[in-house]
Amino acid sequence: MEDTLLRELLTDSKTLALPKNEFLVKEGVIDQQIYYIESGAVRVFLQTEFEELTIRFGYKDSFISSLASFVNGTPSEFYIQAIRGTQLRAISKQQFQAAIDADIRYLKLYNAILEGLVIQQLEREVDLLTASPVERLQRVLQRSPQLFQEIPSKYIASYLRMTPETLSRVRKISD
Amino acid sequence: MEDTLLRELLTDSKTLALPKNEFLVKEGVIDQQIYYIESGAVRVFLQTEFEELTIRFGYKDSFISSLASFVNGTPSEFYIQAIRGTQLRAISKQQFQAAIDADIRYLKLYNAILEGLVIQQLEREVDLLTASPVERLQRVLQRSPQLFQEIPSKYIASYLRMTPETLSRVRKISD
DNA sequence: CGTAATTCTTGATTTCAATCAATGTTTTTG
DNA sequence: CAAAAACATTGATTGAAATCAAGAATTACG
Repeated sequence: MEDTLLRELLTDSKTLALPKNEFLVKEGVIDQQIYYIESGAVRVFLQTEFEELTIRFGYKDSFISSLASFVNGTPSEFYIQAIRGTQLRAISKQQFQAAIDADIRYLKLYNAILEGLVIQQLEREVDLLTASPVERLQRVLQRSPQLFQEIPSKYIASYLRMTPETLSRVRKISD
Repeated sequence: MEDTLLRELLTDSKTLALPKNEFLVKEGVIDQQIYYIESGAVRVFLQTEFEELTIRFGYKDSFISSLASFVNGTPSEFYIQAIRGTQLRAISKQQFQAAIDADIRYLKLYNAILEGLVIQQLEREVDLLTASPVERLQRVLQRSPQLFQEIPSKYIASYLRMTPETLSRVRKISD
């Protein structure tokens, strides 16, 4: 049900090709679009004075967006960058809003997506609170066993708030 | 607009009084209610083998819930405990669902609440990724300056993934 | 392809927060 | 209100992950 509804929206959306390392969204830009990843992978990160904080990865067949910018129309805090060559489809907020206004099922779908997101983020929160690097890795791998097939270690390390060196050492402990 | 709509739901909800340290929700229990805090404060935490992880605080005039349990009807991973004597109002999922079915404005309200939650959690995620304890504290204080008036330090420390000793030391650095 | 660049691993050292410990302070409750 | 309990602070020490550094492996690309 969710699927067909979404596919309808996607039919008339335009495609986008991002070469590796290109930015889909940059800090400071207002971007009111949601992207569906047809192939490739992206990362969402924040640039602080001292470090890059990796917030999320976007995989094939999933949606990604600079959410606060999408929802509130505020400038994005985040960068979204292609980890490798990536094909995307963009749905604009206007499109989305029109669909929601026209058909209550879209509103309910959006609801379900938001619920799922909140619960995902709760999992992520527990991960990040976990003191031991070994356990942080194990928890994430349990939910995303294919992580290392999709994403270079250095980004995973940042996602798990540890250095690449620590991640490298921790991987052999928990194997 | 949000307010009046919510208040309608709250009128026929039953009140609950929790003495200090009592549990509103315990791990393993299915709890499909959302609570509005009329007075007092609560904390949401997870008990792991080694540590308590503090997920969230609930203050006066805000809503709290074991959200995954509410949404999915799964057993709660979390405890919700009164930090001091607390007065609550409970809204059941059935009530909420009925309101949503009866009036689309409730659906939109639920949407707005979920959007807000997701964005809050993104902020929280950045906090938790921040390496320096000093900065973690500063970031949280910027958003919740009244934190130490409401919540005992030991819970704040756990919320910020540091020990009470570290929090105590860090507070005098950043003043 | 082969060379350069990037990323990953491994080891040595340092650093910063955790732990341990003792004392002071606030809160609870009989 | 007094005693006990819980909590917060402060100092000394330890320990685990960060940093620094070098080499190995993988990937990019001319």
